[in-house]
Amino acid sequence: MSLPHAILTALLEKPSSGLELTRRFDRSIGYFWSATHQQIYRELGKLEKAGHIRALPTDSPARGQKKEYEVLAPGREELERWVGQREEPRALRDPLMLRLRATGVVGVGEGLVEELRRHRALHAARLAEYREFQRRDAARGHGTERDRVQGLVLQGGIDLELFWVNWLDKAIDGLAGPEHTPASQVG
Amino acid sequence: MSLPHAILTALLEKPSSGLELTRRFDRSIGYFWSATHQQIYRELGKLEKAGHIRALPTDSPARGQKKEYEVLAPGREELERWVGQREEPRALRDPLMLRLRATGVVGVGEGLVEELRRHRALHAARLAEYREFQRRDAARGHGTERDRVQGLVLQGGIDLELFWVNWLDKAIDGLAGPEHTPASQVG
DNA sequence: ACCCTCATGTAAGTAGTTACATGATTAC
DNA sequence: GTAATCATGTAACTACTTACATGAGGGT
Repeated sequence: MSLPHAILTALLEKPSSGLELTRRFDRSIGYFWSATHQQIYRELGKLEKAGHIRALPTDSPARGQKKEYEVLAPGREELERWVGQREEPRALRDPLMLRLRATGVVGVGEGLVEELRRHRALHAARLAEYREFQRRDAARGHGTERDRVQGLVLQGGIDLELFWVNWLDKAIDGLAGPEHTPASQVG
Repeated sequence: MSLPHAILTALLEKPSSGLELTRRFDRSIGYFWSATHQQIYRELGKLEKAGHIRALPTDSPARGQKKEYEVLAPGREELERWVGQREEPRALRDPLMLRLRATGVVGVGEGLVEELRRHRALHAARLAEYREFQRRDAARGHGTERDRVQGLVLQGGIDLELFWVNWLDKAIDGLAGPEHTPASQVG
């Protein structure tokens, strides 16, 4: 049950409308908790009904008009409760590793090696993007606790993409050329 | 839509009953594609109806009796098709990183740091387990392509757990003691 | 008038989780 | 006989995805 808490966090960082949240879920927050606009609008409705957030008063009509939300005290309390609570690490579900394992029984088609290369490129691109964020953040300085925490999260994203790039290199090397030369590690 | 393909892979590796599959999803396969017995039985029903697998003939009655399944040619073809197909990397959803980010707005409670340490221990335990698998596999030797592929998957698991352990060390260090000494890296 | 973008939503379907039901076999 | 374990399943619910609907405002 993390989506409502992701939204509460986003709204505490900055009160927003549904569409603005959607855009933010396509960038920063979405890098470790993705959500579509349909999920977001539905969840905003639930959170409002539960008294965790409210729509900022406006004189414009309902449909087709921007509606901004802010977090209320009970919403903040719920978020605090959730942050400190005990929760098991989520079980992994990765289709790419599954597909690799399947080649053990159906054989390695050229299709999969191509897929591994394509994924490698996607992860490398995201890694570069994150590093650009990091460079920009470092320039702005990082005094507050909020900056430090977001820095740790960003570092997590970077380390995770590094894992993917390096492991995919090993996998491509292991599949494409069993007469292998060891892949150089990206650091 | 990966669960049916995970099951097809498992059944090709070794024909099994629902409960046997469930156990295997608690070990090897489940390390990168988890599933409960309810999901597995439901999916076995669908796969049988689709003509992708069949129950091995038996004289025992239905309920409470073991029912073994094997993969049929159409099932194998479907798996081959799926392995080579293009599929985007799945969007990440990690509650722990989300909780860390939330501390940026609600502040760092002692609860979260404890959680990070707990998760760190869980990942370290799994890492040790994987390395034990690797040691055992190395002893048995790895001649076939199937062994090599499973070795790559296992290496993926190890690298991923290494990412978690090392990043969690950074995060714990960054939160608990901003007067930090740098964490030593596990390699 | 037409199209594009901004903006909010509804509906239907798939996937995954949690709780419960029930029969068969073995150990004591 | 009764408890534990093996084994298969149903039902209800929550979460997520995909496709579509609709209205407002601006540009040409």
